[in-house]
Amino acid sequence: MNHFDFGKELFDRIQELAPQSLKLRTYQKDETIYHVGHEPEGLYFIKSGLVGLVDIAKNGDESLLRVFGHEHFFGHRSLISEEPYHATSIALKKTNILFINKEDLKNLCQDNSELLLYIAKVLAKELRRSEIRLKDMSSKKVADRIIESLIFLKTRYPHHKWTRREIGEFCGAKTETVSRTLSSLEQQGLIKREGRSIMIPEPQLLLDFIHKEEERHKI
Amino acid sequence: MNHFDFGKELFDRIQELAPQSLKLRTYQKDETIYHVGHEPEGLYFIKSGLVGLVDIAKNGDESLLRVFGHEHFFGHRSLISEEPYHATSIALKKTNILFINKEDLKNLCQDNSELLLYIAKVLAKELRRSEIRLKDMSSKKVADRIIESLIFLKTRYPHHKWTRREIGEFCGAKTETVSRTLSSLEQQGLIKREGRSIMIPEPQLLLDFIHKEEERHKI
DNA sequence: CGATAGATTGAGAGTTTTCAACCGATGTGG
DNA sequence: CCACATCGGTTGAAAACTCTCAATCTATCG
Repeated sequence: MNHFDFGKELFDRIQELAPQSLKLRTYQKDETIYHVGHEPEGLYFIKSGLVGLVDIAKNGDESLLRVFGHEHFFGHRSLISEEPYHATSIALKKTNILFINKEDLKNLCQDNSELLLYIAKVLAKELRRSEIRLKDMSSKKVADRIIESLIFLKTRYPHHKWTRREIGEFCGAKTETVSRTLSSLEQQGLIKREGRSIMIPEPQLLLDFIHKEEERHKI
Repeated sequence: MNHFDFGKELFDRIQELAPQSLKLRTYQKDETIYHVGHEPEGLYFIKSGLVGLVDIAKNGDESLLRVFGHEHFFGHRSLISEEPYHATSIALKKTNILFINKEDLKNLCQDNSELLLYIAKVLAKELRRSEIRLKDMSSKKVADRIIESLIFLKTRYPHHKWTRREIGEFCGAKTETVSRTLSSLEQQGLIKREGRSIMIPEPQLLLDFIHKEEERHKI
């Protein structure tokens, strides 16, 4: 939570080196940017908006694997590993994107080794986050996962109105479970709900609450 | 599952470029190689043996996040992201390792850009795998996760005698649940147990079984 | 051969989901 | 601007799943 996974520096540099290779694209809410299984074509940088990396399981359950916001880039994982996309990216709201072609990026990287290092760093941080979530899936109860996701999503992307569904897809919980948890948190005065939106008056209180929970569950 | 995440090519190259920077180390079974929270000191390459990347949750639950076998390297994630280790690496059996110092590796990478690309590729593949497991944690029932882990671990590391505990820690299940699932699979003739070791006579049958399960659970 | 760690099994408890019904906010077309 | 359709949210009760706890068993090793 300490620092956001960046992106700006990478695209500032690309802007500097090869501005002509950047193409502007606009996506509407719920529009698919790329599809699971397809071959990667390039790298995407978010000028404005919000993008979710989602995967739909065979049973129909959706998972929100990663979220990319203002000045983040995405599409890099499949590009580097030279595999088809393992998930689908969808605009969570109207989103403006700068796109750079795979070949153009490759050429740039060959002459500017700091670009690849930059991308590798982001990958490494994403792997860390993913594995921590993996651990949390087996060691934490839903309520705690929901609280942590809430804090994470609201802190990183405060301008998005996160739905119960999205929160659930992010932490492996059903919409109803998220709803119940939020009700309980409001009763305890830890959050405020106004219409559909959620406010966290004192994030530290919520974090303390999780830690108390963890004590309680410890052997 | 198609191809193993490599490592050999990277260390062959390092061997070629700077053999004097490689140090041989030996770890006994259950010995800690590096500790969560510590600063990374270098990169590890497995000459022989098996290493698990594990994290212990506050409630005491252990997770087996990744497994590294013959000719794999590890310790790269924290090295690239320049963060403290997010988990602990432990020898799952007696293991011989080639170690290269952080600074030596950095110098090599600066002059040989293919090394970093190689590491980045592995990171990208590991992220893919981690996110697929993340999705499976919310969409699949334990039994299916256990079967998939069994196939994965036995296919990649056939020479290790995987315990119920290790399988459980890999897929988020309790030892007893793994045991029950294995009993049921044996009754159905899908696996063979001999003493503590598990054999999969016909892996395809097991995979088909999962897919049938998934059909059954579909909406 | 005894000690110990790992494995198995059953019964009961706890957690989360499922299903169903209902509520409330938001936005659109008449 | 209202009526209404729609989407998201809430709540309860029951079902399903997985874990916990406890007892027992059995490989394996010194």
